[in-house]
Amino acid sequence: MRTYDHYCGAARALDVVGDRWTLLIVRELLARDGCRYTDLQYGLPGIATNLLANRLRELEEHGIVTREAAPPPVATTLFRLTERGRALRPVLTALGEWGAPLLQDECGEFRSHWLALPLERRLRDHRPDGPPVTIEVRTGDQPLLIQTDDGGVRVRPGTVATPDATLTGAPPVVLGLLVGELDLTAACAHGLEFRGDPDALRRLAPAADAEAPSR
Amino acid sequence: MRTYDHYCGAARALDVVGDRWTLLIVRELLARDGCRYTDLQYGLPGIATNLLANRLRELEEHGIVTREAAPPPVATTLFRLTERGRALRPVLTALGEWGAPLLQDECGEFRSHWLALPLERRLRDHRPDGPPVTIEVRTGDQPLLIQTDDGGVRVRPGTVATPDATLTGAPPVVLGLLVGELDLTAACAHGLEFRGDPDALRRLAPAADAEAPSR
DNA sequence: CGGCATCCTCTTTGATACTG
DNA sequence: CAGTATCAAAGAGGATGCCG
Repeated sequence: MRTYDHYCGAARALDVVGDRWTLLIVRELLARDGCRYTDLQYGLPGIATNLLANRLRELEEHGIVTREAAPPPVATTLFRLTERGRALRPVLTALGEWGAPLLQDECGEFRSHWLALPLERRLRDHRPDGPPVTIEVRTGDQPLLIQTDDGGVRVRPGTVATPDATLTGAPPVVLGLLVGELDLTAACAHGLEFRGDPDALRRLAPAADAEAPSR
Repeated sequence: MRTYDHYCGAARALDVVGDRWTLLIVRELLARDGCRYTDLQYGLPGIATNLLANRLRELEEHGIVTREAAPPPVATTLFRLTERGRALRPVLTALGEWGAPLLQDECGEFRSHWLALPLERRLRDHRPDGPPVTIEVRTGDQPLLIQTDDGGVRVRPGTVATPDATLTGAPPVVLGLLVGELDLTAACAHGLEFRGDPDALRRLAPAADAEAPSR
C-alpha cells in the first residue's frame, strides 16, 4: 500500500492494515489462532490465493503474524498472531459493532467461527460463581462451543458429549437470540431449535430471557 | 468497493468504510464537523479530487455524511456526519491507539487538528470541580485549544486571548508531553516552549507531571 | 495435499487539467 | 468553491501451473 504519510495514529495504522482483506485475515487469526494456509482460505471466501500469500508476507514483515513449522504429527505451516497482532482486537470489535446493524437476514457466505469475536465481546457470565456451563451452537458449517470463562465466555469450534444446551438454527436467528434482539420464544418462532436447559442460556444472555419453548 | 459478502459485522463494516481514504475522511469530519470540500482537501493531503468527490457521494448514499447548503453569510456546501457517521468514532480511536506506536519522530504531513481525537480520548480533567482551564497548543499549521469539558476535554482549532498555558513545539514533542511519554522537563529539552501555569497542564496530563522549566 | 508463483484481465487509484 | 474529465499506473480477481 502506498503510505498516506500523515502524522496521525489512525493513518499510520491504515498504512499497515488498511489494504483490502488485511483486517479480515486478522479476524480469522483472532477467532482461530494457529491456522494453516488452507484454513485461512476457507475462512476467507472470495480471496485470491496470491493475494493471501502477499498479505501474509506483509503481515509477517510488520510483526503482526508469525509463521511456524508445526512438528511432524501435523507437519504443516501454522500462522499465528503476535502480541502486536492480538492488539488489533479492539479494531475488529469496533468495526464489528458498527457493522452489526448491517447484518440483515440474508446471509451471504458464512462460517460459524465468525461468531466468536462478537459473542466473546457481548456475552457475560452473570453467575460467575456457579458451575461452568457449555452451550453448543449448530449453525452454518461447523459446531461451536460457548463456555463460561472467568466472568466472560470463550467461544471455539468443537462439540462436547453433553452440553448444557444446544442451539440449532440459521445464523441470523442464533445471533439474534444470543445478542438479545430476539427472546427464546421469538427465536423458536423463527425456526430455532432449542434443547437442554434454558437457564444455561439465561445465565449468559439474559436479554434473551423468556419462557422455555412449549415442548 | 466490491463486497466481501461475508455474514460478519466487521466484513459488513469494511464493505462500507473499507475503501482507501474513506476512514480518513470520517476522521476529518470527527475532528472538525461541518467542513467545506476544500477544508477536506486541506485535511487530507495526497487525496485526488475525483476520489474525494466519489467517496463523499458514497458516504452520503450510506447515510454517514450529509451535504448541507449553508445560509448566505457562508454560502457554501458543508459536509457533516450523521449520527451513524459519528458512531464510527470508536473505530477511529481503536485504529489511532493501535497506530500510536508507529508515530516516530519523523512527521510527514501534519495538520494540528489531527490531534483532536487522540487528545479527547486520552486527556481527562482530574479536578472537574475546579474552574475551567484552557490550554493553547501551537504546533503544525494552526493553533489548537484544549478546554476542560465535563470531566474530559474538548479540542478544537482556535486561539484565545489569555490561555492558562501555551505549548509551542514540534508535533512529536507536544504529543509526547500530552500523552505522558515525556515529562515537562524532557519535553523542554526536546525544544518545547512552555508558557503559563504548569498546574493547568498537570490537571489534564498528570503523567507529564514535573517541575516547571527553569525560566 | 499444502503453499504458494505466474500470467492475464479488469477495476481502482493517482495525477493533472479543466469547468459552471 | 466544488467539483468533472481524462489518462496512465497500480492493485485486485481468476485461472492455472509448479514443487516438496
